Amino acid sequence: MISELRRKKDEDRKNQTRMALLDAAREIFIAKGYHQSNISDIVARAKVGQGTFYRNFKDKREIFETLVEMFVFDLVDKFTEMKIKQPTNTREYREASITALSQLARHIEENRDMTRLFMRETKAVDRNFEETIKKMCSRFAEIARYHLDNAIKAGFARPCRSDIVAESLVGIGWRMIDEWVNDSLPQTGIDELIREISDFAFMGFGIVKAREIIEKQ
Amino acid sequence: MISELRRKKDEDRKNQTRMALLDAAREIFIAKGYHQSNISDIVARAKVGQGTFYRNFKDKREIFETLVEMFVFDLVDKFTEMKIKQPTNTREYREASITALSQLARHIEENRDMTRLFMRETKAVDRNFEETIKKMCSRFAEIARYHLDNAIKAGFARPCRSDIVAESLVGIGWRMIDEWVNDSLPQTGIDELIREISDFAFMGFGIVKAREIIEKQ
Amino acid sequence: MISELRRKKDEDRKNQTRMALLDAAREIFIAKGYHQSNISDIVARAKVGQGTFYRNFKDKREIFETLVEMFVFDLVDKFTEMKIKQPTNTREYREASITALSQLARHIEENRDMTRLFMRETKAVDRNFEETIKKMCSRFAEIARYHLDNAIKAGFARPCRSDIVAESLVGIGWRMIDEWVNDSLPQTGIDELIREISDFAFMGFGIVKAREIIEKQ
Amino acid sequence: MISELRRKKDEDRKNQTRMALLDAAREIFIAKGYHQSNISDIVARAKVGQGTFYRNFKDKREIFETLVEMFVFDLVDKFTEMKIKQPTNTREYREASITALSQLARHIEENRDMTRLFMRETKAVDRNFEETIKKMCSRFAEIARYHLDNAIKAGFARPCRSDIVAESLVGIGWRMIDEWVNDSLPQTGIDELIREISDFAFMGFGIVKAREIIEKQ
DNA sequence: AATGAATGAGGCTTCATTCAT
DNA sequence: GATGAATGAAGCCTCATTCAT
Repeated sequence: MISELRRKKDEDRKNQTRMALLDAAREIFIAKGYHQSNISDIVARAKVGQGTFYRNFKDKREIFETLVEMFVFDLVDKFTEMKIKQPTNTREYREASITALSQLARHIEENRDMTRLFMRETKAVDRNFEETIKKMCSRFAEIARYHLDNAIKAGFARPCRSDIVAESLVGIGWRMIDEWVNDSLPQTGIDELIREISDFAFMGFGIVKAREIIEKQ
Repeated sequence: MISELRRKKDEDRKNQTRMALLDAAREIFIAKGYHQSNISDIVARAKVGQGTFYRNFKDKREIFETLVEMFVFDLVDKFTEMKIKQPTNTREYREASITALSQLARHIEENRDMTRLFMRETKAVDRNFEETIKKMCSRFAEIARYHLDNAIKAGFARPCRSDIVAESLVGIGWRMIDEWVNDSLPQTGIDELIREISDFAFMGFGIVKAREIIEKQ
Repeated sequence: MISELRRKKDEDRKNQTRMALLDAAREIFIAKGYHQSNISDIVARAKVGQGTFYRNFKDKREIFETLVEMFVFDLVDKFTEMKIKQPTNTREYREASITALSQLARHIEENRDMTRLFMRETKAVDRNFEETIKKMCSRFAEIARYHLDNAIKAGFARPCRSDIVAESLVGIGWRMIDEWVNDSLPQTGIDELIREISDFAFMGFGIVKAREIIEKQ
Repeated sequence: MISELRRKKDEDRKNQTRMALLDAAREIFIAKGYHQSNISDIVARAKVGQGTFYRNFKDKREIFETLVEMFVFDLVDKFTEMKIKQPTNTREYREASITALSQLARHIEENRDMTRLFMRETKAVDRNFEETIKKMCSRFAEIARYHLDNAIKAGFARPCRSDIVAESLVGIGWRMIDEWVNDSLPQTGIDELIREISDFAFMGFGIVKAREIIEKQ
């Protein structure tokens, strides 16, 4: 009984320490960047001893990986949870997209600094992180492609290389987020921004009768 | 004069050394990444002494900066030199875009590894590099926007927030290049790829009579 | 509390290490001189790792400074602690001076090598050390002047520029110590030496009826 | 004939270069101190190549040694050239001393910075320089002692350990110069200063009838 | 489990010195 | 003889990691 209780307490304490380290690490990484940060910064901010760090994480890379994984998990989670009920026409498709993007935007806004850190540095840390990001992007691209394929099949999207278009959409999203978290986006409300890129994605910038062009090909 | 001749020869020798260091550094950075590379790797590959490095560059950052500046300069150069003669209709606009992108693609293909390195690590090195990349992207966006604005004025592009659309185009470009140099692009010839994203840019993926939609708004 | 005990032990250990480093540094500096000594000599002699040095001192300068400060503190301490009870005539003044000098001499004898190092190199290390020595000498000069002024007031010392005479006394002292610790002093017992320079200080080398001279002035 | 002329010119040029290096070195040493100065500073200021330095001097130590030797030579020269014609009484002795010191003072004033450098750093450079200074001081002490012994023999100086007193005089001199070149001397005209320390040297600070004391001993 | 003192490998950088021209 | 580019040994210092308490 007692030992059970004791074990519980120990575990709680350990988890608290771990959390303190993760929080401290996030702040330090955000403030100084991954490569400029070092373990002693982190333990100092977390107010634990050097050794304690190594009881919880193998090295700097591992704690960073944990942070990245938490971040990516949340992000993908937010994106996949929005069950778009199969749209049946352009208008529904467009509205669903806008809703999804708005939710994503909210999440990013709430994690602005971490997002910035993530986009700036993760890829550069090592091959495995490159892979992590690649996978995450693929995940987004797949989702986009899935819906696009459905729309094509249902006849309200233009037949196209949905794989390429999906990647393009990811590119647009990535760029917008990058600009946004770096405050270098054209001064625009987020809603207008989303509307504008939705228009672009649905219509492009050209004035064309799409069907005609397609038929001509 | 003898001293004149001497000065010339010395300068040549110095430049050769500098070039050898730059080449070596590029190879090392490509092979190991910026942070994993160190000066002694570079001088070993360049077959010069440690001290020689410091005669030519202040530190690792500076030689990397030089490489990045050379790369960016070439890239922007390639992109701005393609004088698109003002297109007067959609077809011309589209063809001009395709030509421009093809040229850019060729350049990137020729500098595949450096491009990869550049896209993966530059931003992460420090704030100044972040700034460099930001400026380069702005440059590309400006060019895209300039042409888009012209097309809108001339009536063969849809009135839109050309700033946002231009940024989107940069995002698409960046993503495609990223995928391409990492060999993770859908297996497609480069020409088809360019055509496909041009279609996407001009028409979007929706089936819409753009003019109607605009009129409705 | 355990942590309290632990803290105490850690501190003790740290202090021991610090002392070991200080002792080692003193020996190395004495043996090789400040500029010829390097950190790795010191840590080797102290039998600690390189990093340990930097946990305790910022650099070579700082450990030297600590040694110098300890030395100067002791020296000034020794000199100021000898409460010369206000002498009321020449004989008492002379005896008090001799006592003070003898004590100082003993201290220097006990720290012969450190004194040598100190006199030879400290000033040359940097401006701040120059300042340190200047202050120390001023301190000695002030004390000498204070007693001299008292003697003048009390009528058993010749009215004179006590500031200049005090500095002269410091000069004599410094030179004697310098010669002594370098074994280049005329072979003489320390007591005779002190008596001789006291005679010189009180009477000069001339044969004069001081009072007459003063009256003539 | 011609080759003779040629050789002459070469030698002149070499000497000019050598002088340029010595001047540059003096300035650099004065500005930065011996240990902070380096060869490239010196050649840069002398406007010659790195290699040229090594054609003229073995290393930094040697050029410093040359400067020190020039300085010491001049100093000793100035001091020994003043042929004090044998004084026959206190007054003459005193006046001769004052004349000698005044000349010395003028020389030092003219080489203030070099004197400062010399007094601060020379001893610390290495054992040989310590020796050089020791010899120079002995030289001064000998001269002082020689005159003092004469005065004692002639009966107008107090019988004393002339070796110790001579060293004391050197100590006084050294200290005064040190204070002077560091601008920390009591605000006093140089002439008054010399008079004051002469008074001190001849009479001490005590009020005593020297002859009586001596007789009592 | 937590601590933080100790470690030492490894990279950076300087600068006296050489040497080809 | 003069030059200055090249050299590399030598020392500095950081920091991830270990380990005794």
